[in-house]
Amino acid sequence: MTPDPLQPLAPGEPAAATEQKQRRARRKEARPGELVDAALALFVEKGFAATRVDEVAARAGVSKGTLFLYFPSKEELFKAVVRETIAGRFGEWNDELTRFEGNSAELLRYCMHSWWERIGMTAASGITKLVMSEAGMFPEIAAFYQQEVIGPGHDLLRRVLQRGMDRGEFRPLHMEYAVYSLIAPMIFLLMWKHSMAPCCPPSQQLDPVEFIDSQVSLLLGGMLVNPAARST
Amino acid sequence: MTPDPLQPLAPGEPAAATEQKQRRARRKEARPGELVDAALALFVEKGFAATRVDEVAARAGVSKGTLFLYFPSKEELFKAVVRETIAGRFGEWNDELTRFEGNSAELLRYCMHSWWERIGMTAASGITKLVMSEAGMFPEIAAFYQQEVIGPGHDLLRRVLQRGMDRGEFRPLHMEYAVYSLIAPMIFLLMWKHSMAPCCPPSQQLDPVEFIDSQVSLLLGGMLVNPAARST
Amino acid sequence: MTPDPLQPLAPGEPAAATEQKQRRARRKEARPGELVDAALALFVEKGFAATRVDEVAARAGVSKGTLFLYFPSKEELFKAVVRETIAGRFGEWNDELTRFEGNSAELLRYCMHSWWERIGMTAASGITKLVMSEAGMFPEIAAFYQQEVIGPGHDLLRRVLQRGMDRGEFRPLHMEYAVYSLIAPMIFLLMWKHSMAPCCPPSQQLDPVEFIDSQVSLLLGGMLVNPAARST
Amino acid sequence: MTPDPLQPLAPGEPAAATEQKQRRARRKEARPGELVDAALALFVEKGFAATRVDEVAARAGVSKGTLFLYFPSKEELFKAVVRETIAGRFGEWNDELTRFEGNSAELLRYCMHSWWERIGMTAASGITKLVMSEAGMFPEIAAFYQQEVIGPGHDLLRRVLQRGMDRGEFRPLHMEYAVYSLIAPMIFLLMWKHSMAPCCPPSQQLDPVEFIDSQVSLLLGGMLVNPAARST
DNA sequence: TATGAATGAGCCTTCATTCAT
DNA sequence: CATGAATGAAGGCTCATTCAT
Repeated sequence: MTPDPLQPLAPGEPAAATEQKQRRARRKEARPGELVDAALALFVEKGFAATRVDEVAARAGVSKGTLFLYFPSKEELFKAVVRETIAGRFGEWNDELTRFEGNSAELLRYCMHSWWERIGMTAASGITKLVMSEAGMFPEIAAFYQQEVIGPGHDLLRRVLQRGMDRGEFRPLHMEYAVYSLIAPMIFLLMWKHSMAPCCPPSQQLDPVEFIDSQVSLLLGGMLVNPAARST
Repeated sequence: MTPDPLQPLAPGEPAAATEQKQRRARRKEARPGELVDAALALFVEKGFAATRVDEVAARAGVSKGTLFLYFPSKEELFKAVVRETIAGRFGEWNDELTRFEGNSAELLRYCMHSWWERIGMTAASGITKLVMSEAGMFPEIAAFYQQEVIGPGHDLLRRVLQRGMDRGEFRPLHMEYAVYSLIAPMIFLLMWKHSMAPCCPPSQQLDPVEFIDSQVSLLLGGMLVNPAARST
Repeated sequence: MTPDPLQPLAPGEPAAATEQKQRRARRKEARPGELVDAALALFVEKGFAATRVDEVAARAGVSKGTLFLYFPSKEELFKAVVRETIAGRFGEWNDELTRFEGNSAELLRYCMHSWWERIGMTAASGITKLVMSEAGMFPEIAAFYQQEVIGPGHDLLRRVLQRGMDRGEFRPLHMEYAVYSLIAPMIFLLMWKHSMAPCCPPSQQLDPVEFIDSQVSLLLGGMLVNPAARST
Repeated sequence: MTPDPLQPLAPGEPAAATEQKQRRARRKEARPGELVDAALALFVEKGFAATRVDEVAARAGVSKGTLFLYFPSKEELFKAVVRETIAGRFGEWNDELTRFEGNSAELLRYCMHSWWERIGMTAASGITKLVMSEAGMFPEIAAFYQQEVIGPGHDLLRRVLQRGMDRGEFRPLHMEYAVYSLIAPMIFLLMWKHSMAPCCPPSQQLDPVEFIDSQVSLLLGGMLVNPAARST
C-alpha cells in the first residue's frame, strides 16, 4: 500500500512533491498506529474512564478532531487498542514448542520465562491488565481477548503438559486445573506489576524472573514423576 | 451505645415512643452501612468512574443529597467501601493458625480454602478486584489496602510456611517467593471471577475449590520434604 | 406575655417546673432576636448568598429547623435583619439638635462624630454596607432602608444646614447637594471599613475620627460665611 | 497583532480565504472580550453569586462550555472582568496632570469631573461597586483592586494636592485625610448610583455632575489659601 | 485530510426547605 | 416547640463529540 521507496520515480514527476506526498501518506497510514500506541499507554496508566481523548491525541501529536477521523468513538478506540496490541504470536510459540528438544520440565520453565520476556515485561502486559480491569464494562472485549489470547495460550500450555505426560515425565494431571496453575502466576505478576507494586515496601518487592523460577520449581515438585531427579 | 434491650423499661415510660426512637436511631445508624452496601455492589459491577452517586443513593433507597450527608464525596464513599469490606479479620485468622493442630500441609490447605470461603466467594473479592483495577487512580487506597490486607495476609502466610519448616515438614524455602506463590492463585481467582470468567466457554470454566485443591497439591509437591507421605 | 418573675408563685405549683417554663418561655421569645443577631453578623461578614442558614442557626444555638419556625425563608430572615437592626434613633437625635446651644459649625461637627459613635463604629454600620451591597437583589429592602434611614437622616442634616443659614452662620447653600456632601463621607467610611480597609497597607489606613474632623473642617471652609473666625 | 489591514495582500493570494481566516481569528480573539462584557453587565446587575455562568454564556451568544474554554472558573471570569474593566488609565491621567496649566483649583475640579466621565458614569463604576460589595468574599480581588486602582488614584490625588500646596494655592493640608476627602465623594457616588438611587424619590435624586461641582466648591473653601479669589 | 472552536448532556456537589418524630 | 434527617432543585464544571473552515 505504501509506495515502495526503492522504486524509481516516474520520470518528469517533481521529486520534492513526490517525497512530500510519500511522507504525508506514510504519516497518514501511521496515524492510527500512533494513536493506538498513545491510547494504550494512557489507558494502561490511568484506566479507560480517566483517560481523556485530548491527552491521547496530544500524545500522538495530532488534534482531537483527527482522532475522531480514525476512530468513531472513545470506546472504539479502546477496542482498537486491544485488537491491535494483541498480536497473535502463538504460531511462533507453537513452533518453538514443537522443535524443543529438552525435557518437559525445561520446556515449561522456558515457556514461563519466555512469556515474561515477550509479554510480561513489555508494554503488552499493560493490555492484559487493562482488559481485566475493564472487562465488566466491555464484555465484548473480554470475549475477544479470551478468544485471541487466553484460549490459544491455554492450548499451548496444555500441549506442554501433555508432552510431559506422554513422555512419562509428568504425573497424570488434571489438565484444566494444571493449566490454570501456570496461568495464575502470570496473571498475578501482571496485576501486581501494574497495581500494587508501586505501593509495596521494598521488603515485599518481587523479582519476576526469580519468582517465576521459584514458582515453576514448586509446581514441578507436584508435577514430576521423579522430582528428585529433576535437572532444573 | 444503643440502649441495652435487655434493660427493662423504666416504669411508666411509653414503650411505643422508645421503640420509635430506637427505629429512628437504628435507621440513622444503618444508613452508612446501607449506602456502603449499595456502593459496593455498583462499584464492583461497573467500576468507580462508571458508577453514579445517584444510582448508589437510589439503590440504598435514599436521595442523592442523603448520601452526601454521610460521605463528603464519592471518593470518600469508595474509601469507606474498601475499609468496611475488608475489616481486618486477620486477628481471628492468626488465632486459628496458632490453635491449629494438624500438620502444616493440612494447615496450608485449610488456609487457602478458608480464604475462598471468607473472601474469595464473598463480595469482598469484588473490592479487591476493584482496588487492583483502580490502584493507579487511587494510590492512597492502594497503599491502605497494601497495609491492611496484603501486609497482614503476607505475614500470616509466612507464619504458616515457617511453621512447616520449623517442624521439618517443609523443605527450606525462599520465603518471599513462596509466599507470593500462595498469593498468586488467590489474586488470579479474584481477577478471573470478576473479569474473564463470564466470557469463558464452559470448557474453560474453573471450579475454585477444586482449583485451590489442585494448586495446593502441586505446590506442596515442591514444598514438602517427603511428598510421598503427605496425607492431603 | 412572659410571666412576671416578681409575681409570687401560685401555691402548690412546683417551683422548679415553673422556673423551667419561665426560662423556656423567655428563651422562646428571645429566639428571633438571637437569630437576627447571628444572621446580622454573618450577613455582614460574608454577604447574603455566602451565608448558610446552618451557620446562622448554629451561631444562634438552635437547629436549622428551628430557624424556619421563626422565619419562613432565608430572604425573610434577611429582611427581618434589616428591619430589626434599623432602630429609628432619629427622634432622640432630632431632640438633641433642637436643644443644641452651640453654633452651627459645632453642631455639624457634633452630628458627624455622633453618627460615628452611634452607627459608624458599631455593628449597625454593617447593616448599611449590607443593604447597599444587596440593594440590587432586594429592592424592597433598599426602599425600606431609604424610607427609614436615609430619608430621616437627610431631613436631620437639612435641619442642621438650615439652622446655620437661618442664623447667618452658613452661606446660602444648595441644600440637596450640601446634604449629600455630608452623607458622602459617612457612606464612604462605612464601605471603606467593611471592604477595602483590610486590604490597604498601613500607609493608607484611616483614622475615622480624625478623618471626620478633617472632612468637616474642609467642608465648613466652603460653608461658613466667615471661615477665618470659626471656632472649631 | 492583527494583520495590518492597510497592507496590500500578497499578489495571487486568495482574498476570500484570508478574510475568512481573519474573521475566524477575530472571532476567537473577540470571545474573551464578549464574555467579559456579558459578565460585567450581569455581575453588576445581580452580583457575583446570583449570576449564573449559563446566563453569561447565553448573553455572550455562546454555550456554557465555551465560557470554560476561555476562563477556567467563574471566579477567574470575575477577576478577568475586574482586570479588563479597570485597565490602568492612570498613566494617561498622570500625563494630563503634568501638562495641566491652569491653577490647582481648576485642576482638582477637572480631575473629579474627569473621573466621573471616565469611570463614574461608565460600566467601570459598576465593577467598583461590585468589588466593594464582594471584597469580603474575594480578598484577592480586593487586594488587586487596591493595588491597581486605589493606590494609583491615591497617588494621583496626592500629586494634585501637593501641586496646590507647592504653588501656594492650597493651605497646608493633612495629606492623607485630604486625599480621602476627595475619594469619599467618588465612592459615595458609585455606591449611590448602584444601590440606593433606584429607590429614592425624585426629590432626593442627585445630579452627579452638579454634585461634584458643589462638593469640590465646598472642599476648596477649606483648602484654598484665598477662597474669595477662587476662579472656579 | 486536519484542525480546534464550539457544543451540551451529564456529573458531582451544595444548600434552602420540609416533615416525621 | 424543637429537632435533624431527608430532600431535590440547581449550579459549576468536564469532556466526548461535532463541524465549519
